[in-house]
Amino acid sequence: MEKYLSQLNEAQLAPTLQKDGPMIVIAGAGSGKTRVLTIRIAYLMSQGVDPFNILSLTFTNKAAREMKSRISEIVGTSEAKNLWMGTFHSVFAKILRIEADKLGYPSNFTIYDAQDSQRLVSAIIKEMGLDKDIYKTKQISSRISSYKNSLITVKAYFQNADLIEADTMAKRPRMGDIYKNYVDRCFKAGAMDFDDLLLKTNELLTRFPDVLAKYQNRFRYILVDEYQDTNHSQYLIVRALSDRFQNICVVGDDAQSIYAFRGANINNILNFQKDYDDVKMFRLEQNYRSTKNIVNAANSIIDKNQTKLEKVVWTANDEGPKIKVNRLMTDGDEGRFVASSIFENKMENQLNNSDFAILYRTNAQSRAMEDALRKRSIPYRIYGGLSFYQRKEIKDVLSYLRLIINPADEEALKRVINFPGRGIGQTTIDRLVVAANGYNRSIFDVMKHIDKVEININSGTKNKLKNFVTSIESFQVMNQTANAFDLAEHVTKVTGLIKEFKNDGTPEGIAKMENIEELLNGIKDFVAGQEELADATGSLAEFMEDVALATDLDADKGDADHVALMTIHLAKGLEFPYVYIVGMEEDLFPSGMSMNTRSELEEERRLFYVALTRAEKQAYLTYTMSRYRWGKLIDAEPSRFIEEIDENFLEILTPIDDRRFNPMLSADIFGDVEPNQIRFKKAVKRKSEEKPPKFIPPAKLKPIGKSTGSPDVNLFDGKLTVGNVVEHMRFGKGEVMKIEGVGTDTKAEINFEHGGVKKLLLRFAKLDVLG
DNA sequence: AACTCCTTCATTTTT
DNA sequence: TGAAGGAGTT
Repeated sequence: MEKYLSQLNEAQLAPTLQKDGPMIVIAGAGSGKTRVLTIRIAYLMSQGVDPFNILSLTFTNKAAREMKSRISEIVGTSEAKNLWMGTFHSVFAKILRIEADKLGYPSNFTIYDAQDSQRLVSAIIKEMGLDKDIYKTKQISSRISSYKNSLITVKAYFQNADLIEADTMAKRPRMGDIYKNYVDRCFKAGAMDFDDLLLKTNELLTRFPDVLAKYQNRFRYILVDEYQDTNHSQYLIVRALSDRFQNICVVGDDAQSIYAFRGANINNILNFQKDYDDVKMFRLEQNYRSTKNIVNAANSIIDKNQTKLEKVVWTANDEGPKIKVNRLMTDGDEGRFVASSIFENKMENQLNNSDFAILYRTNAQSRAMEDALRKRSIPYRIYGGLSFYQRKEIKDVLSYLRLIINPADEEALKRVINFPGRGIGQTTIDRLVVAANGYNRSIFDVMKHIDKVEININSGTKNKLKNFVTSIESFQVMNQTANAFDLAEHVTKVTGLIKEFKNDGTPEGIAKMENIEELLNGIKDFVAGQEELADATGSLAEFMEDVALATDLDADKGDADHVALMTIHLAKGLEFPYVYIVGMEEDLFPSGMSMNTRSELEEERRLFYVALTRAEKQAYLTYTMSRYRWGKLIDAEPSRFIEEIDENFLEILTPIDDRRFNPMLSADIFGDVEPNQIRFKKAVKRKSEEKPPKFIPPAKLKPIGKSTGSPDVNLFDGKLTVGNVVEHMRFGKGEVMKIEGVGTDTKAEINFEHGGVKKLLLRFAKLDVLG
């Protein structure tokens, strides 16, 4: 133990040795927080804390695995094995299986993934006969998700006049009914969605004091990593469980909170000290990862945010080269620049491909990068996108397996009842759903008793249904003795899934076959792994428990040397010697959809902070003059984030009049554009061509709200008054109702044609004043 | 029940 | 642009 403690600096040592009581560790980027967490857990154990009493919650499964294996190195595998370590979802799914009966759920409940939930929502909207253009599946589904994450149950919803009114105003008066149906259907199917895993845990801990006491007593020491990304539901669970012993240690960095868009609440970390008495606060401020230039540049960015905890991240590392900024003509040029820059760096410095990462704001940007890398024969790998488990063929196989465990699972059943085709059409399924709802039983139950049920289905089809039931039941019999692999292999053969893709013959079909084989191999590995454990048998149920929450079985399997391509969100927690942040343009980064409020913009800024702090030695920023988006070539302008970096840390690669990259090159042919004029020339930006400025004389169309020079100059100051008519790119025309605040914080309340009343920060709002 | 056309929709995403 | 899902056609 001494050996490990001596690896820590003073600031790291203090929280590591703080054994009892509530504590918060604000850990700057690259400050060694994982190391503190792991050594602290090992230290707790060395102080006599039973690993069985330690609960450690992480953001991803991968993080949990890595931490566990590091702790194993210190204290040994047999000890580390007893730690409760995992994501909120996986840990509480386990507990919910144990306590399921109290909530009326079977312990083998299915976990619906996002796709399952959305399909169910979509089916309910259809069954209720609602207009799908008003009740959009995605919106409804995310609304339900946010209710659940705020602990608004169906009952609570119907008691909340504000919510009901809000939905009614949004022309969706049936929202509550959809919510209710959705919850009922999930319950009937013995299914929980991702949000339920947290919501039901809260329900369990609130409704059953003895259960709460049991887990409070068990989890005497609780650690939460990435606390800045917890949502309200997770917050309440942590509070409840830590209430008795108050040995709660949360670790995070408010500057790296980037998941507010899906319910994470940055206030959880900002207010932690108010939640518990006598909170010890620690700060890890020394960065071991990056050069001075990168650390200081990142600091100068995050400085622009108002909402933050004070801390000063510093480093003893070398100064390092400046951050290189380059402007390119198009996204294609951007890709070529990045690819050749990687190539040159590799040659000059003898580097591996894996020393490089290309980070972008949106997945769509990967294509240009891929094309360029491929041309240069630089191996790369794209992270994110469709995960292995989300692929159609994999979900099909898993759906059969899910049905074996839980035949009530409606989404699984609907997926495979006619795949491979067995002559059961949509009409039949619709009738089954109606009957199931009528009898308040699962679809599978109805099919099982199809002869006793009143239903308009002809005898031929009834036989097909019976055959389907029989085959699932035969799998269930086999499940009592066979292990997961033998059963899964049997299922893929008997159902004809393998044959289906084999007969296909197309390259896609072959790829699907291979994926199924990969899944089967994965199951085989799982079974082999489980059989070594004393209390596990390698059964299908055990596998399915794992698989619902697994995402990265196919991650980093081949450790081949490649350049990493990913979104910035995915890059959180990773580090690379060389990092290229591409698409540094207004409307793209910061995203055009995240500029309406200060807090949205601040989240974008934190995202940029995360991106920059991934770099160890050298960071590149690139932006283009025009880029293809939604199939159209649109003008782009540099991101405000570039201007926000203290210029002392930047090296501008492209001189402003460099003709090779000059956007006005074609205009130059006419000989009437002087290069040095170009820098002042600002493209008039318009969303699309369908909306020509019909009524407005061109002279008035000067964009005046853009942060062209210093971002602190408020071009609106004093010029905009109540009663002005303005035009906004997205909201259309509007009238200024109110002006508040002064200087750079001036806000205007504007009543828009589209979108109603909005409060906009003038410093950022792109408004054209019409009169 | 399979096929094709058409509409829609495109931020970020782990669980 | 381009994928994916839905609706309509054979």
